[in-house]
Amino acid sequence: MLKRLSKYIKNLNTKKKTTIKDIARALNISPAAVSKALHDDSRISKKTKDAVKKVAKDLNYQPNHLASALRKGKSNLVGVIVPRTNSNFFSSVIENIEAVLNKEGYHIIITQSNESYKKECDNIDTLLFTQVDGIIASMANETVNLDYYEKIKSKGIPLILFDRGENDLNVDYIGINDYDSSHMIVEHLVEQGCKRIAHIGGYKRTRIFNNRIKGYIDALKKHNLPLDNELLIESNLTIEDGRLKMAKLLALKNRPDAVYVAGDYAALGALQVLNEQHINIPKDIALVGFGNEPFTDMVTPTITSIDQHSSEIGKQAAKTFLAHVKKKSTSQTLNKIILNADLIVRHSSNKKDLS
Amino acid sequence: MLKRLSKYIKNLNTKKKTTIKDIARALNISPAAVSKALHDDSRISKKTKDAVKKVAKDLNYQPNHLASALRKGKSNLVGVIVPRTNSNFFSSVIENIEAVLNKEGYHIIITQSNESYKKECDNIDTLLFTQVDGIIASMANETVNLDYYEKIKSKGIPLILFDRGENDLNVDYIGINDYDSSHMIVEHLVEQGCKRIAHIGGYKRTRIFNNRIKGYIDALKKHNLPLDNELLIESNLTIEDGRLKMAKLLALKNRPDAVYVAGDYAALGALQVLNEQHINIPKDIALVGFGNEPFTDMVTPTITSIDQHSSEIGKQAAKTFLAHVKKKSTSQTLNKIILNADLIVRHSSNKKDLS
DNA sequence: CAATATTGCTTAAACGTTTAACCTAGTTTT
DNA sequence: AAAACTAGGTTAAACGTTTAAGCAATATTG
Repeated sequence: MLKRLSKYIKNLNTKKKTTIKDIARALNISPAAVSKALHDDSRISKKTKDAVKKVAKDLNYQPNHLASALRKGKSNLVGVIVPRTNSNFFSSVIENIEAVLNKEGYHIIITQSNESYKKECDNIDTLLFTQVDGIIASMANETVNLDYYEKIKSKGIPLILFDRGENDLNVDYIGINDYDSSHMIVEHLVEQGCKRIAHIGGYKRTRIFNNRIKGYIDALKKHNLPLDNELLIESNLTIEDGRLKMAKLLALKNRPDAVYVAGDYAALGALQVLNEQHINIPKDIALVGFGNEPFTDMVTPTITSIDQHSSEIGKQAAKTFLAHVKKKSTSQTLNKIILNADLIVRHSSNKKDLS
Repeated sequence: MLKRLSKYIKNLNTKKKTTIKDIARALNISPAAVSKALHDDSRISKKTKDAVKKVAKDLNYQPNHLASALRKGKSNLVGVIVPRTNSNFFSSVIENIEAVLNKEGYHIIITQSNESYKKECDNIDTLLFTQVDGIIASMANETVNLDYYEKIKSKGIPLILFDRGENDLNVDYIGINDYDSSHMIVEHLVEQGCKRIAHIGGYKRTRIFNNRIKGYIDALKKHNLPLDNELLIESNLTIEDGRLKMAKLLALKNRPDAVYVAGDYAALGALQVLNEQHINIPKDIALVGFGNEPFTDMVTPTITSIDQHSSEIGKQAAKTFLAHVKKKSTSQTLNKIILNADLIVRHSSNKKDLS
């Protein structure tokens, strides 16, 4: 008696949520029938289904995701890890991942590493804790130790990397052809008549940046241009560092006549320094960035850059994940998708069209 | 017999996750004791606790969050909704929310509305679906209908708004004093000798932007400056629109001698146009932004702006949420935290120090 | 018309934790 | 030495769904 009373009182102030049982009780059928009706199971009559759906709406029923996730052993949640969300590339990728996954009933949880290895590990723990069904990630600059990613793999959770990936990890990957893109940039600059082409690159240890460096070097060789070590600089590719590294190049006795920067933010920093020092772009020094961030088209002069097809990368990453969960069979062949990037020529490197 | 076999086979290929039961079996104690040991319950001996923790580590036990969330009726997840993550203000707020909440065992789920009302509603549904324990949000520009936010409230889930809030919704709010900040900006410009101060503002219907507009108008009045309708423009505050609206101001027969832009991105657009037209900043036209985005200190000239204490806003938002869940009593007094913002004077408006 | 299929459910167990309630053996208190 | 605690657990139910298995009634087939 006391028990009933306390339960009654409890029901008074906690706005009790409607469950499948409430619907069952209202219609005098079993909870199982309700569950099946809501999932359009073929073994339930249309009549019952309609009745269930009506009552569900009337009682403002919201399925308890935790319960179904627990029972089904899957959360329908996918974790996304990016270095930062405040770049257009990453937010565009995320947007497209979300769009594709939402259609299939999945939702995403976004986390950012801020380029920090420790933060990235924390993020992985958070996501595993939340029981995500898969993780789509782009690695932090700092990350060299792959133990945490191995941890994901060892849990049997699909792991898909994009942009910043790692060859040693045997996982699905979606990115662009960095080597070819670099090649394309250098050839474009050569066409413009540039002879001393500098490269402000990313960290060599990160594969994509290393590939860009290799592409740069090989393209120089191909065109019999000297490979001057002064002209190849490693950077963290922030605006600040772009400024610093550009200043360093300008301090050389023998200045370059073109600078290819491996990231748009750093390219923006470089542009600012060039403008401040009233160096004519592209006549004195041509400038090329990488990433096709929206601002490359808004600054003066507009910056030539590489479009990485961020939306396509996002879509493919999501689809790769979906392919994984569909054929849940153990042996899935690895999916390495390498997209061809586009060179978007703008004023900062276009000497011919001086409009 | 067959059942046991099939179960055995299942265990072979699905890397069965360790549960509390496995630990219990290993130590020959009850699952309940294990659960209590892991939570440092006082009724469990130190000896048992140590043993449990050791086995847990050895078996690589990871608690099943879904199960505990279901049982406890709380997910320890907090949803965060922002217009975009790709601005420093929002990503900094998020970072600080996360830092504070993580310490208390909460994790966050970030979603972005892209300034779209529909997307925002979807986000709210996603978060409710995920059974978050609370929602911390900054509203999209488009949002005027508050039904969805009422929906959150009606579920009894704590809702905390920051920056972009709404007075009509009776919920906790953390933001800066927009009115005073505007006042401060105008007074600063007046001190610099400006007489025709224009304002590229945000949408009037959004409270914070409306307050900035009011502050601007009242400050003009206070200093007996004419309020010219040509000089007060509504904008969506993107870079692009900043360029457009600045061009519009420059097209006036009677140009302003100062422009106060209610957002840094739009201020950047304005700056670009001014630079392109070789208008001297601040001599001919002084420029002030709002938000203290990092780039304001990196462009030429550097842009005077208002620092919104993003990290403090994030921390306070998280703390407000925590206060809610701690005293889960029904009647919690509303928490409206209004921080005083700082004016960061830089070259774009500093006529005196022409260093 | 007996045998078989199909329809439309119901029953009960399971997912992994948590927790109220209970129990037992040892320790204090009176 | 009986009464009352205390320490250190155990038992069993509960959270809300899903789903395999079962079953009765009706429909279909040869």
